[in-house]
Amino acid sequence: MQYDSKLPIYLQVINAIKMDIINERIKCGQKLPSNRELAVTYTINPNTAARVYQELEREGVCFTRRGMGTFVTEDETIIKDIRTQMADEAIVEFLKKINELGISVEEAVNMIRQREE
Amino acid sequence: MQYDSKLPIYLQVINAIKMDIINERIKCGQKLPSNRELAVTYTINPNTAARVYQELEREGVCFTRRGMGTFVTEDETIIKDIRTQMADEAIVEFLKKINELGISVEEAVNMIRQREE
Amino acid sequence: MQYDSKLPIYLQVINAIKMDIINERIKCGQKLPSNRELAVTYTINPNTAARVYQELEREGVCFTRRGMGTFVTEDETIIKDIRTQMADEAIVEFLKKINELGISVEEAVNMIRQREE
Amino acid sequence: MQYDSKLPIYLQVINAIKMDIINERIKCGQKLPSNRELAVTYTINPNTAARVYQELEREGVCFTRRGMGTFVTEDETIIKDIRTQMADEAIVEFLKKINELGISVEEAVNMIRQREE
DNA sequence: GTGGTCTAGACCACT
DNA sequence: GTGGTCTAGACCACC
Repeated sequence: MQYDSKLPIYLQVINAIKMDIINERIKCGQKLPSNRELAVTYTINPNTAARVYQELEREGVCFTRRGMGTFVTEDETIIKDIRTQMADEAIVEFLKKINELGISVEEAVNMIRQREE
Repeated sequence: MQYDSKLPIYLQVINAIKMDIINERIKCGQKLPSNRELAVTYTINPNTAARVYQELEREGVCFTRRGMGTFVTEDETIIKDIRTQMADEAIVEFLKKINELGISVEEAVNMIRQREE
Repeated sequence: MQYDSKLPIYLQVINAIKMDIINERIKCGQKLPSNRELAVTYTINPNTAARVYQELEREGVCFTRRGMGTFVTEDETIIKDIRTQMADEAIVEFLKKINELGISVEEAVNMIRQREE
Repeated sequence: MQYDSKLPIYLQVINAIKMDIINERIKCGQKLPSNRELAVTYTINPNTAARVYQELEREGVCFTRRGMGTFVTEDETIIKDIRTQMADEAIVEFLKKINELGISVEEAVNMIRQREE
């Protein structure tokens, strides 16, 4: 994985895992790799891997069972919430930037459509 | 000015100045406030103000004449380029996130329109 | 290290490090001393040391991993490019001066050879 | 005239005038433009123009007669000395850089010849 | 431990 | 007065 040096690595890994969950590459209730495995697959420090799970747990995305490992939450609504929340954030941020640049929403929509053709 | 603690202050000031230029509150070739003035108006340290201008100069947004001050570039194309570049970045970033979330462009456009009503 | 007061210290340190890399006293991919170590060995302020690495990074000579340190780029071509680029600059500058002084290239070559005997 | 922002303007103007003298675009004993004229032709501040003549005078390149203006020295040996001194400086500096880069004199001479073809 | 940022205060050369 | 550089010391996030 390529890391963007501007963003903390642990946030980038968190994001990657969230995306895996949202896009169902990892299913609800499924076991996540151990700290050490995560550290290897993402070439990060074990401490950083631990922090990743810690944060994800704090957000309710996953939970840990002593001696068994870390699992994705079985509550599907949490996953959906995360998805809509991330979408919302993306839109708000985008509109803010567009507005600052003095570009109308219609113009922005046109630019988006052009990009996609 | 209110600063977002997530982003370095100098980047926020850089952005603010760019916006002033793009929206023609500051014109091409015009003199920018001195380091010390900038420091006062943005309530930052003169060193930070100096860094702001150094970065802007490196991006070609302004140039400096020894002992005379810092000026907005006289090349209008650079300003236009920066505007389109910033718009492009915003759009690309937005599409990337949307795509990661498995949201189609049409859906995204609808969501944008809803936000704005 | 003795500093030439005409040139900013940070540029002199940058140059010294580049020379260490070019002459393979420091190898590709190798870890560079930390900001604080550099500050001590070159008897400069840690801030100045940080600036040194920032500039070198901007030139692509090294990269930095958050919390881990600064490393020489692993791309050997960049190092070679820098060497040839520096040689080119030296030659162009020399020829420019020689030309301004109305000295022919052959004369200049002779003067160089005399100096070296 | 285009100024290199890295070097003080007054040094650049001094250099330009020296070159004019060396290449006999300005002859020995000839009157130089007044401070004000110099300021206009080089688009510099009159203070800077004054400094230029002050430095040139200090080096013996020119002298001033009260109320009459500034003149190039009538002593041709000074002009010749400056020329050889500048050539020497150029060569020494060049050899130093080449040496730092681990390039032999013969290689350097070849590179110079290639550049000129 | 590491780099990144920021403040404070100072000195200097240039215009 | 202007920008450029440097020191000193501090706090923070990251690994």
